[in-house]
Amino acid sequence: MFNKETEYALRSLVYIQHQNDRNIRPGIEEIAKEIEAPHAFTAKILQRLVRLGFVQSAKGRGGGFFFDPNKPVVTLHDLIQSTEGTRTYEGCGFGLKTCDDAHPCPLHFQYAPIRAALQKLVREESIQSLARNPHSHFKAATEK
Amino acid sequence: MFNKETEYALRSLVYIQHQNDRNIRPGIEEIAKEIEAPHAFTAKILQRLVRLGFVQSAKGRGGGFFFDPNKPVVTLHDLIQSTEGTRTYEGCGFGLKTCDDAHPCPLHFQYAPIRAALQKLVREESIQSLARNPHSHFKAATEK
DNA sequence: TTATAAAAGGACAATGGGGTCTTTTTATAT
DNA sequence: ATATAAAAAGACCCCATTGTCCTTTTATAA
Ligand code: FES
Ligand code: FES
Repeated sequence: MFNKETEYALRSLVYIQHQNDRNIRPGIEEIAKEIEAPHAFTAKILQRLVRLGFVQSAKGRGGGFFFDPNKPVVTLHDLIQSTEGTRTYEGCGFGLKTCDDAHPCPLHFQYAPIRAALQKLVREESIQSLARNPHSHFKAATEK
Repeated sequence: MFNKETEYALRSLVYIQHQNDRNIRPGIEEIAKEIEAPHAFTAKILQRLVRLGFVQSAKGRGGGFFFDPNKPVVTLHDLIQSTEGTRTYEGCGFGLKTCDDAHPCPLHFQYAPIRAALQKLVREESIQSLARNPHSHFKAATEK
């Protein structure tokens, strides 16, 4: 569904929150290994996310990544907006400039409800809700 | 939702079928202009689709693109498979190698039904069904 | 106060997506 | 047969994505 950067960002942040909930602040090497992502690239991505304020980091011995519990949760929409953009779940499936019930493309009436469900998903779910989802084991092997 | 190549391919083919239904075999210049796509790139894409047998072409004076009515319809899934691949609507939204109710990622139970709806859409709709959709005007302006 | 562990930063590189342009081939109208 | 109209083919280009690697900064532990 999403591009590599978004996937790595998603998995990284969920892993960080998951570990934070166990009082651990994981470092880059640990994160990259656990989420099965290239560590240098993951470092680049997290560096950006820290700059954006989505997550915090501590340098030096005993450092690592962590969330400030006083900050609002990071929704998937927030994250995706900052990486690949929301084109995937906003805008016309046919590529038209405007999407409008009054000027529908041939896909409109079938596609619009699905797109709306996607939008609801990314706006309602957050790094925190995913990290605390009791019905999941995210430490599965990751794709090629 | 889809990448440029898929969008241009989609719009081109729907336009060709639409014109064919009016006994017209449009050429590249006309197609590219109507669907608001770069004509040289559109030519490349259609060239590939002809090689793949999705659509036919006639060279020389009075030539153009057309569908063989005796061939089976081209589903969106067929088309997408031949361009960007089906990663967008198949596979795990979190990027895991396998998607499985028994080993769900944190997105699985919310994402799987939406993905299933997308799969149904691309498998049931075809260039022909879209071209003959009475509730649409695809000749709207197209995105940036 | 010095060694060490960790993140930050920056330069570089491979690949694919998204395109342009020119030449070649093929068919048709005259 | 020849001029013309059209698609096919191939060389090339730019830039975003997806990375790697090396140096620098910062914090802590001993
Ligand atoms: S106009 Fe295309 S999805 Fe609405
Ligand atoms: S395991 Fe991720 S969507 Fe099914």
